[in-house]
Amino acid sequence: MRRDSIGAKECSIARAIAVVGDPWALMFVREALAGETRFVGFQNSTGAQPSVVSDRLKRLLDAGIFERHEYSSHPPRQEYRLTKMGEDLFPVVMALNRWGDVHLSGDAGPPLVYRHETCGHDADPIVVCGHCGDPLTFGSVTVEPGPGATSNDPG
Amino acid sequence: MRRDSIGAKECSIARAIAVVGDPWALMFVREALAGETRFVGFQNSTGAQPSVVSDRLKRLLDAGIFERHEYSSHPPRQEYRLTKMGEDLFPVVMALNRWGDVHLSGDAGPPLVYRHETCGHDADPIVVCGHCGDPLTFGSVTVEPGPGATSNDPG
DNA sequence: CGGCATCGCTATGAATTTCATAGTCGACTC
DNA sequence: GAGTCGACTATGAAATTCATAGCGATGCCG
Repeated sequence: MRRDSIGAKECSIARAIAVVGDPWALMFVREALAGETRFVGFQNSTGAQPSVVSDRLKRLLDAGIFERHEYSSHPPRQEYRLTKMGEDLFPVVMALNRWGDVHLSGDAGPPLVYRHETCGHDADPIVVCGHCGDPLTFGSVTVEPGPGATSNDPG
Repeated sequence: MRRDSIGAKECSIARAIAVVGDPWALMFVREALAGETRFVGFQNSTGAQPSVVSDRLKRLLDAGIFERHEYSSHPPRQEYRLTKMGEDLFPVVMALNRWGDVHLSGDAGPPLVYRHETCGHDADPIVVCGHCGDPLTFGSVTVEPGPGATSNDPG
């Protein structure tokens, strides 16, 4: 199977991976969540080559994660804004950040902290069950076929 | 900048992306969280070629996400188990699943549902602030330098 | 014992993707 | 009118990934 067939699997995780399971795509979403909107901005903040920036932005536009607006026609200037779909990747990025803080930071502690403006504390992002509010842990969750299941492909 | 220098950035998200920001790596973690442990199992469930399976398992072992155990010496049989570090990717995978359910499932609904055994309901994974318990949303969180910050690289 | 299957890989060359460098085009700016 | 900036495109080289094939050890079946 080729990498680009991953999204054909009957699994939301595989489908999500097919769209954002790419280092540059994730970096671009991260930058956009941090406020970046311009071509050159993505180029500078991620360090990617312009050809890579061009390609990824196209893919992310196609996927519906970014929208392009021309905010000036003289001179022609574009900005790339996250759609609702793109903004909804925020929890994914926060979960990645949390994992990196815990496992990849070393003794010095995390390089950046995220402050939850609502309560004023550090945002310690944890994933909880939407029904009971308890943290979701490996082992407390089981898998079943859902309404969108159509085949016997359990993966 | 090359893709493999992403992890050098002073940012937990970038570091996490450098380790698991790869379609196959994420798929392998997903399968492992679902209980897969064997070489051929990863090959079948993900559809990846053996050379890719070999390479990814090596990288994930190096990264400390998997551990290898020989659970039988006659015949020689290996199993690949998630470490604590690997299990801690569970929230990331659940966040991806949630995003895929919401944005990539189409009208039929999600192909798989995850049940929270503790409360018996569907696990609607949401990311909340560890301090106040309110959902973390794009816009309610700001970034500051943390204890591990050493340079003026804000990325 | 011979033949076949399974597990856990490795080898190889072709196809694809990514990288680095360079260049283009329009507009603005000094 | 020379330089610069934003937003890209072009190109060939380098690196990665893919598909196919095969290997060595073991077990199973008759």
